[in-house]
Amino acid sequence: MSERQPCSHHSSKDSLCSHKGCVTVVPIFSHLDDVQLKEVMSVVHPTHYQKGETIFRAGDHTSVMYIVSKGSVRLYRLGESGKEQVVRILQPGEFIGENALFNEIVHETYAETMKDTVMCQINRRDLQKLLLEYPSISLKLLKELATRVDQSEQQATRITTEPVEKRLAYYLVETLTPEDKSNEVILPMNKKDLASYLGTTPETISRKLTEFEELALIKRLSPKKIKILNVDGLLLK
Amino acid sequence: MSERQPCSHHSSKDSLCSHKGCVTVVPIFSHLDDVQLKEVMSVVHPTHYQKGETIFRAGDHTSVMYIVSKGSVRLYRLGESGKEQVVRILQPGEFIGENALFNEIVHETYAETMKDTVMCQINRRDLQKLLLEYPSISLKLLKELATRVDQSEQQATRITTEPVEKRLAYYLVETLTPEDKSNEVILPMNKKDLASYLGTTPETISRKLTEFEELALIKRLSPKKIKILNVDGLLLK
DNA sequence: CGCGCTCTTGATCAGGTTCAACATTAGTGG
DNA sequence: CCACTAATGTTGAACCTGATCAAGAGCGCG
Repeated sequence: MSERQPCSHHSSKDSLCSHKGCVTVVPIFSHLDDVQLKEVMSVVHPTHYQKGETIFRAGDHTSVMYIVSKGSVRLYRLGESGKEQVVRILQPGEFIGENALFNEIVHETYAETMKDTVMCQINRRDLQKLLLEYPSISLKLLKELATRVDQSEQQATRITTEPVEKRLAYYLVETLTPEDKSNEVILPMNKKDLASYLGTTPETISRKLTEFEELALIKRLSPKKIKILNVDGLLLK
Repeated sequence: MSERQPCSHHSSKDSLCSHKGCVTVVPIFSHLDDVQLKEVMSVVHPTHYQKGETIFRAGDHTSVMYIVSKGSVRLYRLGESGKEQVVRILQPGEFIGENALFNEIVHETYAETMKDTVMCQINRRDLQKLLLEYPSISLKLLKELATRVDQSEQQATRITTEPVEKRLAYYLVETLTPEDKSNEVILPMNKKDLASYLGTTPETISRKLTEFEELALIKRLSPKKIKILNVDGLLLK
């Protein structure tokens, strides 16, 4: 385990600023007033990580919740046979570590930064105190977890009921940012991880994308950038 | 939607009894004292369902949390192509409906009783009031949801990283009730549903079980009852 | 400019699905 | 309690999606 020291928010203007940013981007705290926010900030510790660092790994027993403030984090598991499975990619505002926090168990997942990343940490005691003091935060957390259960179950359902082609097509459409009129998808991960997330292999992803391109459904602009030419056509796949 | 009327707990000794049973079997309420329990019971409505009834279906917008008091419930989804996927089987003490409750969305899952079943219902308003009044209930709920996220992610990981044989072997071992020295597994569902849950087909399940039997790892006692002869051997599969 | 690494494409192979026939079990009414 | 029917489970054989292995192309980075 790497020894990370939280960049104290008392020592520099910069980290104080990022600290406030860290807290305010988070949906679960967004409804709090200034006084409450200040209290939250007093128990939250922002920490910098470089690209590729491991935050925690299966077997760890760290009881900390991590909230991504800046950057992105790859969350993955290892199957019993050692094969890697990407569970999801965390963007700013999302959190992890809650299971170890509420259940006093060891982690079953691995978390690793994909870029230089700032994460805010809250330890078990502090969070529990916050939750008992401000029950509305619990409601936000419940909402978030309920969503995540649903998403995870949907992902499992797709993997078992739909062929790769469809899973990929749906993924592309859902990753499309709705406000962007250019219909371009920026993949948040490389093909290897995308393949793992979708429950397939990089080779198959590549082949299916080629197929889509031949059907004029998409156009590859660069490895991570894809323009969708025909949304409806993709969804019919 | 079927019109279910809650069997009022004011009208009969029997339902009052089952009502109390309903509430007390539930882990999320188990830590409350008698006064608090009474308050919970005043907003919880036990309802009887016959075998095979649909509790809710994808598209419903009922904002109610259901807690299984007696019986069992099959929770499933339909893939985009209509194929059915069993998400899990609910036993007494477990609950569903929380996503619709916290997120004001329509259900994406189907819930259907597998036997005559009693479920307790709490509506959104009452639950939120309870959670704000007794934050400790939120912590219990969070714990439960965090566990469920983990389980669902593990299930997804297994389906993508392990072959059917292993998934089935693990399932059998994990379904084994530890206190039972006879090493007998009672399957809580039929082969079709088990196949769906494990992401495969009834035919494959059947074949693999035959294989296990030929290797003297298990013995089929009846369609739903399997004796495990060699736990370690199964886990090595 | 050259060494990684990721990505793409081709050829082969296998795990698991599908379709079909048969066996068994469970449920129902006489 | 048995007979009958429907549903569930089992087994066999053909087929197919997608994985694996291998080689080459493109790209980013020092």
